[in-house]
Amino acid sequence: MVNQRAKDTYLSPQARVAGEKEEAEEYGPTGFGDIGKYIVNKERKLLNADITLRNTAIAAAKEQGKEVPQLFKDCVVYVNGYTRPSANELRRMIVIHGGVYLTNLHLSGKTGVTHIVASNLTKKKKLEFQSYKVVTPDWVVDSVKESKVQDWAKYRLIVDTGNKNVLGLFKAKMATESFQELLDEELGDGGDLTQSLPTIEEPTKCSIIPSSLASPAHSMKPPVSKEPVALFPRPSLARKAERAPSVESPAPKRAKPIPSFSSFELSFDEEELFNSLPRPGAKGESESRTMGTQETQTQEGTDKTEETQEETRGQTEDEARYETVTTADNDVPVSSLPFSSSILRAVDQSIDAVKAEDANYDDLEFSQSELLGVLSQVGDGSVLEQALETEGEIQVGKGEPPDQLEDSDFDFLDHISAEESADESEKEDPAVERLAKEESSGRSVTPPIRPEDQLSTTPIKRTSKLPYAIDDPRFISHFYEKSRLHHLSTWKARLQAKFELSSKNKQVPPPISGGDRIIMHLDFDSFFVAVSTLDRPDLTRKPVAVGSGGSRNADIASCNYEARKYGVKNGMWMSRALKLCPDLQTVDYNFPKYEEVSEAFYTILRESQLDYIRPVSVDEALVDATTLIEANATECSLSEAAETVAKAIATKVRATTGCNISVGCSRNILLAKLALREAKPNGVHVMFDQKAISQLLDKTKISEIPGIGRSIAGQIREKLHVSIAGKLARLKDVIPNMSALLGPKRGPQIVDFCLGKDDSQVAVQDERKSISVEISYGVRFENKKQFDGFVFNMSAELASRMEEISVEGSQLTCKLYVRKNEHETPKYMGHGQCDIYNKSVSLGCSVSSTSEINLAARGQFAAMGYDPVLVRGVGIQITKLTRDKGKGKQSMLDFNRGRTTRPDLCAPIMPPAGTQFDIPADIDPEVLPFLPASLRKQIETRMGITGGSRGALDPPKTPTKKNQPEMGSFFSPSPSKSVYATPGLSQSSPIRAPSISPSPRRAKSVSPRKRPGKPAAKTQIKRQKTNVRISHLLPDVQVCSEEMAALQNELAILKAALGEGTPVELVTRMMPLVNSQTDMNIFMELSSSIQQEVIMDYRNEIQRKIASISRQLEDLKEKERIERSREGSNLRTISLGTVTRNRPDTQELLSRLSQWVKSSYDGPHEDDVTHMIRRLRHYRNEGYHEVVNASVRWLSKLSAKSPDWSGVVRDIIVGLQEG
DNA sequence: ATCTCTCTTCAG
DNA sequence: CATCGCTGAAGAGAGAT
Ligand SMILES: Nc1ccn([C@H]2C[C@H](O)[C@@H](COP(=O)(O)OP(=O)(O)OP(=O)(O)O)O2)c(=O)n1
Repeated sequence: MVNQRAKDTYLSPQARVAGEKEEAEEYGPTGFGDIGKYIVNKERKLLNADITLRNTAIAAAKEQGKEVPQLFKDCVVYVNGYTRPSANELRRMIVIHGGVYLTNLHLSGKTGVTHIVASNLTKKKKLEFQSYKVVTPDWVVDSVKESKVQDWAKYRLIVDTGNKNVLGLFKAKMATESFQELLDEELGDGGDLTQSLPTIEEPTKCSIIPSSLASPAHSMKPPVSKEPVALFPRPSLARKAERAPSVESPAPKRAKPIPSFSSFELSFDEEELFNSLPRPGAKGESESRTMGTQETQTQEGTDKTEETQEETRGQTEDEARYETVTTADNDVPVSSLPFSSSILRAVDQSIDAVKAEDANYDDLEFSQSELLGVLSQVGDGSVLEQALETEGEIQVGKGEPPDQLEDSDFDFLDHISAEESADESEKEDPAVERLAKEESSGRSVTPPIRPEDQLSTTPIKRTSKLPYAIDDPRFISHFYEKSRLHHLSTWKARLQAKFELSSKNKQVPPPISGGDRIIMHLDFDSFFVAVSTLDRPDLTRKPVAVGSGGSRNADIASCNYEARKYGVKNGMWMSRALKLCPDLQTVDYNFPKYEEVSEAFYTILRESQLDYIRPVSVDEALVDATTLIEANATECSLSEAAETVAKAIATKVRATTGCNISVGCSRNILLAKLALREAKPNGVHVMFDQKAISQLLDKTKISEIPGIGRSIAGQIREKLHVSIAGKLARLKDVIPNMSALLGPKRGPQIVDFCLGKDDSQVAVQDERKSISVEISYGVRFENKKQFDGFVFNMSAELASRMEEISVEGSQLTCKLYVRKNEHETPKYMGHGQCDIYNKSVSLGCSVSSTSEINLAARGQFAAMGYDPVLVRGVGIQITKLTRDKGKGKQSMLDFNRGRTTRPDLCAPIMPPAGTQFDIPADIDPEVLPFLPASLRKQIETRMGITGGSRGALDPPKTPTKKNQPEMGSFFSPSPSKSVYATPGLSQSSPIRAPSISPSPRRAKSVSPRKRPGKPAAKTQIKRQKTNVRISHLLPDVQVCSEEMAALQNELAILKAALGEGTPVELVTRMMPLVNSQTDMNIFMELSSSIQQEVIMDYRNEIQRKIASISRQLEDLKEKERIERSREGSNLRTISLGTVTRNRPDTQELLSRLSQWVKSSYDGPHEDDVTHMIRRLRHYRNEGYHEVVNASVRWLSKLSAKSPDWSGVVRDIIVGLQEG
């Protein structure tokens, strides 16, 4: 603490106000020296340019008898991130008015900086900049406008560091205690409080709450108020207990103390600060920005009534907050509230406005002509001022059409009035009706007790306006159905899984050395528009965009090239686009059709004899066409052949789909992508020539290099002062340590890219590493209950997706979008400006079920401790994935493993659908995630309670085996042969009758694919160590067929469960299928309408599963098709240059056998043995007996050394005999 | 040195 | 009516081992 104070003093502005400029110049070179002369020179040049600019401006002004006030002559300013006005505009203003503009904070050493300008900072940056004067761009703009340097404190950006959870805790108290009690407590022990901080670390604090205390008391005793309660309401006792020790030891326990704003402020703004004190003394200090806030407010001159009202509240809160800030202990500053002022509102608005206007962010070039333009304007000061004024207006959001602002404010008002008349209006809406029902006990007409309360509740949009309540499972499906980004992501993931085909990649790794491959990048021209207008010939040649209903604030997903002429871009808001192009026509999404077209596209690719295909997106693929193009180049040049091939594919796609694609072709992926840019629209661009490549790179902006977006391009411009790829490439030798500047991997990679070098391969090797769900649209919670319900539904969604691809995972990350300011975005139900928080936990074992995920997620979210009312988005991600079945596509699953790693937590903890009613939990679910080590134990304890039915499942063989007579063809030889002989005849797989379904719980989709015990007792762990699988070497279709049969079986069971019956029958039948456990006694107690709801939820869940399984089946069929074509191409590839097309290459085969044995030192995967048997049978049936014999002999020789392989050869021989 | 965790960025 | 702002990969950087 002492050190920190010392540092503050050292850094305090007064210490350096005099002559910072010199200081900066003095320190500058020292800093620059580290990174090479180039940068030093560049920096110097820029500094000189600045000085020249200033002098010119002054001279020009003088000529007209005017003067440019040197407002910033004592300022060294650094602009961070994206601002409005842009960094360049700010730079001009600062420089012309006497300031020093720093291009690089790091290099010049932060000590030289007097001000940092930013519109928005990430949490990390906030921390980093905490002891500097961080102001909004308005500070510069207003200073210039007023011809007087404005007080920075009024423009301070960092005011609250995201203490939303504090609010949450506070509100929790509000929910359980009377205002008077609360007030007493606040005022009563305020004096005990010592210095504290606004928060960043607050979230974790919640985790130290003893779980017994943390357990939400209100779940039993509903809050008296219907006002939102915290995720983790904290009984006052707990807080008092925690606070007590701090009376003794006031020192913060934080490892790294951070200066509070208040102390910082006191050191240089005392006067102003004290002027604004509502009352003297340690507790009464109000922050000076309150004043500034009001000034700004007046300046804005908008929305007087509402904002003033809110402002008043804000002031009160600031006051309250200040109390705790100056005098707080290290406990949560209870009365802290998020900063509320029109400054922040303005920033918020301006950022939304920027987003609306600036969906695409072109490089901000430091253009000489622009500079000159301004210079000439500066001559006439008024021109400059006018310009600035306009900018200023845009900043506070007036640049937007007035109706937008009105709209958002109207919503705000609407909320208030709706609140009053809530009762009758809610009745009309079924969703609300249900809500009302749920909450009837916990709700009273209690109005907000204290103004603060209103603040956080103000702009809640009532969920009644959406078709489904937030905690209704249909909310999620409805959203995903309409979300383009969800569709894009899902399509991509599916395509990648389909083409992942690790078998092929490992079999024939493409030559890595670049230069000898030929890569094509194919992409539909404005895909969504093209497809959506297929049946709209009237729209050809007109500017068209696809967006949701053409609504004002809808995103444009795609616009055609006609529209792009007007500057319309993908991702832009409709309103902005319409301003640019009033004639813009809008069409709706047509997701099914996109899928269709995409399928046709990929079918063509698959039939095109390409070496590798990497799906980039639904409408975009990278292909390695080396073989094909080389084969076509016998009578022409390679590039002519490439063009022919590309055009052939393009023509075929056009003929099949009616849509245009463009193709870029070059020697690596990067260049193919760049060529594609050249090719668009509707063209082919082949680029083999080195000269052409260099030329292209010399005109390619760095921000156009794939993987380099706004941020990194900005860093490069800031640090290296280049924005052209070719130029950066030439800096390679001048600046040796790109790694230090741009990151250990990025640095070299960017340089390579700028040189046109790229060694990456087209083939997709990696299995996915994570799976997640996330929604940040329409997310509004009124209380914790809704939040929990939503989290449960999200968990279910995630579990279902995991099930679909058969993965489990052992790490879980929760993500929250938390509203930043009180201003809501004009985008309907949008999340607006948010802070994003992640928290992850290692679970200690793999999980995949809804209940497991929900349990862990709830724990994490609880630990994050935010007020549900402020939450604008929720995400759950699972990482550290393990494949459920062997290596992803194998059907094999050790039965035991299924039980030990996936204890089915079951539902007693959970309400069936998370919404209707609470079944009392018998353990505190929040405790578990904090105790990963004991997780399993707890779970097993629980299993004891519910384990009756489970016990029956334990014997791995009898019940399951009966149901899966075909499983384990390795052991029962007959069926496999036929399947192999007619691979992929999915219809031939028998559909088993649902009547012989195994025990209900096992009817979960994963289970039927599990296989009963096996003779060789390989443990699951051991098997995982077997890192090279023969399936990678020898593709097989058999497994898919088994899987398919299992899926079809399951489908039948699910469909059967949907039949008619009494409620009790229905629930009994469906319950096990939806992985839920409702106590039938409880169920029968429920009113029939609630019973119906439960049944509805179950039905929905089952329908969802049916859909999911149907899709899996489709995928499997598809995958089989691909596998088969691959198999064919493998044979062809292998035999190339060796023997004949059909005859296996013995040498090759034997070497693979060696590889197999060597890599699987602890024994083969039994699937692989099966594959091998099938393969050898195949060879034998084809008449290549000697190959078979050689293989078996070779194998037996190889396996002689390895005990784990001892039985394998015998098994193979037996298998061969049986076949 | 290497791993883990969190945060950030990018793409379509 | 608004509107449907997802998702997975990769990297940086800090801290633990
Ligand atoms: N911000 C974005 C970007 C893209 N897409 C969707 C719509 C696009 O049609 C599709 C493909 O994106 P592309 O980047 O390939 O852009 P287009 O296909 O629209 O145009 P083009 O490829 O011709 O540049 O993805 C989207 O919904 N939102």
